[in-house]
Amino acid sequence: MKRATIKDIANIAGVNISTVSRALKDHPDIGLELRNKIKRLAEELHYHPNLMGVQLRKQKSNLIGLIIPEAYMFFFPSVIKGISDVIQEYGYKLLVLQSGEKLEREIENVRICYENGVDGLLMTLTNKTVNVHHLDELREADVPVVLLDKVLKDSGFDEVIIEDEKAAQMCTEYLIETGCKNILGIFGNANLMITTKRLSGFLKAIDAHKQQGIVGNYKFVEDTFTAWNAVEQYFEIDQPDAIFAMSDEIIAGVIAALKKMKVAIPESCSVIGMSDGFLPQILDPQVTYLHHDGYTLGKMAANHLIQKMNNKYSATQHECL
Amino acid sequence: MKRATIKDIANIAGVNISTVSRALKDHPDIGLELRNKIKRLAEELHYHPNLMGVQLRKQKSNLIGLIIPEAYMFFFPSVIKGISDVIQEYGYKLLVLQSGEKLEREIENVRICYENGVDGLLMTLTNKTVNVHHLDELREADVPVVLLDKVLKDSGFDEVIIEDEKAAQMCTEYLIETGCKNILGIFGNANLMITTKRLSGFLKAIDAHKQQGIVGNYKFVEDTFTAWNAVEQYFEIDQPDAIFAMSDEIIAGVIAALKKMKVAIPESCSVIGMSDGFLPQILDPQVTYLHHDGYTLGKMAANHLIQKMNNKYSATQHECL
DNA sequence: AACGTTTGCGCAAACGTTTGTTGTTGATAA
DNA sequence: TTATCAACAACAAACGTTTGCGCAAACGTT
Repeated sequence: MKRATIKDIANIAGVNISTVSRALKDHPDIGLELRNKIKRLAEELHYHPNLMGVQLRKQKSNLIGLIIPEAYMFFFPSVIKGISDVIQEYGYKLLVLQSGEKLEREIENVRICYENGVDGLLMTLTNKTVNVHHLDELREADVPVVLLDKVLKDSGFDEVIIEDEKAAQMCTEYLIETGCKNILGIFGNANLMITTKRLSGFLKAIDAHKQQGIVGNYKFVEDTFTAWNAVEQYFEIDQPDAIFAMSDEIIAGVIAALKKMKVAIPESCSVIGMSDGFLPQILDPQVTYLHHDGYTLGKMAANHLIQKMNNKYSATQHECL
Repeated sequence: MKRATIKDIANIAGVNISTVSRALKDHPDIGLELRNKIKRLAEELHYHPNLMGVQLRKQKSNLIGLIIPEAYMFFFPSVIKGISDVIQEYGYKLLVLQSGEKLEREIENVRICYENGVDGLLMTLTNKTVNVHHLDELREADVPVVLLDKVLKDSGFDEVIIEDEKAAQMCTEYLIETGCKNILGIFGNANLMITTKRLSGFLKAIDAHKQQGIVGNYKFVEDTFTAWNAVEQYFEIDQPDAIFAMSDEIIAGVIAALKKMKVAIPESCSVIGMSDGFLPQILDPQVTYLHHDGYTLGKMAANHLIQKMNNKYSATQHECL
């Protein structure tokens, strides 16, 4: 059966479509009696407004685009949940597009968002993204954009990020304070700001305690399994008494490697990481972590975006967690 | 600056909008020269079709709804990726709605999908869902629906599921073969088919070996943390030598509980689970699992849905993994 | 009785497309 | 010459809404 429209209701009720439209939104122009009659009728016919029509007329999609590299990592699911919780509150819907760490697909996804008339865009850049020209059209069309977590220098867009450098520094200093001397840092892709910042924090802490004989080495890896391998290989040539892991994925790899090599945590080797929180808890109670809360990040980003949408022309801002 | 429309192009080129529309799609009715001129003009103006208009006219949204309980669990991110990969191939976009295991929100989400005119719907029911009346309107509107993973009996909708019963049975038998006598099964919400089936497989295996003195008990839990509690509590009254965990979330809770109680795996207590694969590997190499591949499930479901959308009126089907 | 205001509803345009039909050319064939 | 037929482009309707405006009847005020 075909879906009922305002026109159907109007025909049956013997009134004009505009009357139906107003009645359904409780517009006072329509008499109470007729209003109720129309509402009852709509109910009977299982009428629901066709959003395509509404959107076109109102020039508003109530859609928020979310473009991310991959959703299956530890961090993003909770980010999605944070975003989702906030925007559903405001009546927005989430269009999720994955770029699979491919720049071409990121560009394509931006185009899709544009064509779909998203009212706002949340985006985490891929590893490969080195500029944001593909966002020019959105910028011209005054569509608010907020960049998430991983960002480029001087992108000119609003950004919501974690205070990465400080956090990494704190983690590392914690290790040092608890007596660790030989610290191995495991980091992600070296091209990303997030990696640069966390590495910088790590090195700051190491440097600050150099005269106490603290040694710090580090490695770059791609994911859980390369982290795993990196740790195993490293232990063949050196035996650090502490490991700093930059992210959940890396924590997972580090723990797995240590377990396999039967290295006791934290007796033989302490582990600290920056994490979304869930993983370390169930992985091993002995792993310390700095909470890096994707859920809150998602909420903050969404709130920031919505604020921007309601109040365009606000200046570029940076929020930190 | 306002976004360019077909009308703008038509005005500048001095032709009718229909001509522009056809030219941009390489319709042979439009002369080659004019066609190119229009295309060049569109390029210059950064023209992109406004999908709200297109959708309204074509009565097609190219949107596929995905309604899930929560995205932050272990299983769903890979399911989302599987779906995403398939449907982007076909030019569809994913509208992701989370129900947070709340029935009311599930109903609300279904309504949102309906109003947005999704061309198809993929859905995993919440714990609390006991019937699918909220899908009636979609059914009447001939919108294809495919239920994912967790499903109800006799829902009347297509379903893509794992061969749950057999898988659970295999897991349990594996425990028995390796010498376990006192097996504790931890299961999710008892209302769901998935739970029923897996429990049934579990019990089949236990029953088949009753005369060998195999004992099987089981508990229902809601999530990782209730699983954790359930295991701890159970150990106060009984000490099983094996645990069967129905899902990744439950595996996580079980492992966490055993670790906290310092029960050695698998020396004091074996653990087997049905899993997406990633978690057990990094959690503890000693946990055996039956691979339950969310990525493939997502791909299958998406393919099935798209096939259904292209070819309506096909009969209800059930796909298994 | 004349006037102004309110109440209640219809009319029509607009949002940006697509697409079936019609109309205007110029060339070709009879 | 006239009829035929392409080739090309314009016209207009349609998709489902919302919303500014107009209009009539009813009411209240002098």
